[in-house]
This record gives sequence, C-alpha cells and structure tokens, in this order.
Amino acid sequence: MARTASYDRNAALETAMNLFWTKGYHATSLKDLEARLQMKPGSIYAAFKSKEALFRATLDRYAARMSAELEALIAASPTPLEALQTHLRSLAVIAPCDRPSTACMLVKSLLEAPQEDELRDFITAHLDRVETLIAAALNDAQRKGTLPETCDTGRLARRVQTYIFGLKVQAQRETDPDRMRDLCHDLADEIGRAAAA
Amino acid sequence: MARTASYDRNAALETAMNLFWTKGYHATSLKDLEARLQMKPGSIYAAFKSKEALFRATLDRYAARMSAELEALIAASPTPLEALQTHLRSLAVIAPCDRPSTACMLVKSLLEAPQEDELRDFITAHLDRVETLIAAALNDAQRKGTLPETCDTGRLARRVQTYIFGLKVQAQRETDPDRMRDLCHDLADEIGRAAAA
DNA sequence: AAAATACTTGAGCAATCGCTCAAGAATGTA
DNA sequence: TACATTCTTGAGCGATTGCTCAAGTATTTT
Repeated sequence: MARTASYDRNAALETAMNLFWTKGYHATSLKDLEARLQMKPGSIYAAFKSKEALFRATLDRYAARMSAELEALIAASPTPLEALQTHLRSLAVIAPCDRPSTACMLVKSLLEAPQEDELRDFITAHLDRVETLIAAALNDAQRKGTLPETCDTGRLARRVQTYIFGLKVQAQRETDPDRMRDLCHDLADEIGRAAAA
Repeated sequence: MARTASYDRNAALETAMNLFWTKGYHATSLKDLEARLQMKPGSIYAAFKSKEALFRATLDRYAARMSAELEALIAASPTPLEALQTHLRSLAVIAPCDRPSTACMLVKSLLEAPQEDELRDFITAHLDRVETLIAAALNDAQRKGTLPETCDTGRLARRVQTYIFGLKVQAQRETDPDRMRDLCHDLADEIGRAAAA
C-alpha cells in the first residue's frame, strides 16, 4: 500500500454536518469547511468529490442518526405512540447542548433547495423514509393491540411529522421556554387523542 | 424637479419578492435581480440601497400581504375560529397559481438567516406580529362569545401558527394532493376541538 | 434656450466563489 | 535502500459575488 490518510473521515463528516446544519448549504463556503475540517481544498475534493457531494453525505449522516434515535426511543418506550409523544415533548428544549441547531437539517435543506432539482428529490426521499418509519411503528402498535385498528396509521404518521416540522420551526424563534414547553405538550397530548379516535 | 423614475417601484418590489421567495436570499444573485427587474445595478442600488435592504423590503411586503389576507378572511368569516380553519384547509392546494411557492417566505428566510443576527430578529418580529394578530382575533371571539372564556388564546394562537408552519413545509414535498387535503382537514378539525376545550 | 436636478447606464472594481493540479511528503512493499 | 503508491499541500484558475461611480440622458424650472 501507501501513505495512510491523516484525517478521520467520520470526524470530518460530523464537523461538516454541524457546519451545514447551522449555516445552511449556500452560506457555508469552502473556506469555512477548510478551516473547520483542517483540510486543504485538494484533500477535501479527493475525499468528498465536491461541495454538494459532501453536503449529501452529511444529509445521509443526519437522516441516519435521526432515524436511529427515533427507533431507539420507540424500542425503549412502552408503546410507539408514547415514544412519539415523548419525542414531541423533547422538542421543548430551546438550546440543546448536543446539537448545533434546533431546526431540522432536512427541512432547512428542503426549503433551500431549488424546485424541480435532483437535490430536492434526495431530501424528500429522506423525509419519506422517516415518515415510513413512524408509520411502521404505528402499524406495529396495531398488531400488538396498543393502537385501535380503525386508526389510519399513514395519515397519523404524516400528522406527527407535521407537528415535528412545526415545532422545530417554532424552536428557531427562541421565545419563552415555558410557552415552548406548553406548545410541545399540547401537540403531544393531541397525538394521543388522535390515535384514540 | 427633475427626471422622473422610469421603473415602477411597486412592481419592482413585487418581482423581487417573488424571486427571493422562490430562490431564497443567498441563491438569488444581483444578476438575477437585474434580469427580472430590468434594472441596471446602479438603479437598483439607488432605489433600494443594498441587496439585504431590498430583501427586507420584500419581507415587509410579504408580511403585510399575509396579514391583510388573514384579516380579510377573519372579517369575512362567521367567527375567527372558522376563518383559521378555512385558512388551514386552504393550504391543501399543492400548486397555487397566485403564489410562486407553497412555502412561507418568513419561515424560509428564518431558517436561512444566521443565528444571533439582526436579520433574524427582523424576521421573528414579523412572525410575532402574525401570532399577535391571530391571538387578537381569538380574544375578539371570546368577547363576542363564540369562544369559551377558558381558552388560552395566546397558547391557541401559537398552536395554529405551528400548524401553518408544519403544513407549509409539508406542501413543499408535493406528495399526493388527497393526502395533503386529509392532513389539512385533520389539523383544521383539531383546532376546532382545541378551542372547545 | 439654458440651467438645475434627478435618474439610468454599464464598465469594471475588489473580494470571494467552487475547484484543479503539479509538486512534495509519508507510508507501504520489495 | 529503492521504488511504488497514496495522501497532502497551496498557489492560483476562471467565474461569479455584491457593489461603485463617472458619464450620459431625460425632465422640470427659470
């Protein structure tokens, strides 16, 4: 073989993800990436091909982590519905220390991506996958009897996702923490009622 | 006096707004604006001072129109609550012919604006104003007896706005129109129940 | 008609954009 | 040690960014 790479691909992706997540795609320049990744342009392009390719890789990473966390929460909860309610309530934290932004990176990127663009399809595909994941959990709940058979799980899943979108946008306004908590609890409770109907 | 301006300031602002609305702030270049406004850089800067100043002017325009439309809808509806429900249901139209994007320009701009930036405060101020407008309508409903006194109007207003945010993001995914309609109706119905409680 | 006053024009500025590539450095194998 | 292979470096490419300003043009006032 030959010389081994001196950078940590995983760490570089994580750093790039945090940068894109906070600043957005357009506002993140290669100079920014060079500085934060501590890599020269040549290395970045050798490793990730292009700015957009790197961006897509970070979107993959973000979506994978988001899905994994949600699946873990579902697995650790008594029922999928309670997991989703817990998740909604967790969005009340205005300034989370574990993530660079309260906004959803996928939503942020979706709104930034041009219409009828391949990148947009790439992002919506990820969002579709999350929706499917939620619906699958609800289907599972029906099979186990914790959710009424009459419930349209796909429809409820879209509703939950819409709440997540809305709450994460609200979190960007950084208003009163109490109000944010009330709002999250209202929507979490609402999901409980929607599932019962 | 002297030479009169050959451009229509109102029309120019409208065109610029539509451009920023669809493409976003960063992705809209001055070349784009020059082409669509049919104005040379010098004229643009003489008229609007800077790209960001022009952007803010278009945000003002957008917010003013949004508020006016909402107020008109409230005035034309039997009760404010029904107006809000009608509005939520109207978001079901995937490709509206009267607007360049289904997304909310304020939300789009909020997510694009850097954190702890003056521009962000500018945008959140507009969103706060809309929230206040909704709350005021609900207060009015309480005075007129069409909304229970027990209802926390500020809290409900934030809830409605969260639904609007979520629905407008969902509309960006351009999925099935039937599903979108179901979703909008679900949330509109829910607001009715939330107000009754 | 002349002067004053605005608005329009567009070449082009400095800075930055995403990106390339030849040269050098470090590791593996022989 | 010599060679092959891979990674790192960074100067700098052409294009584009937001923007300026001196010159030109149109309109009103005197």
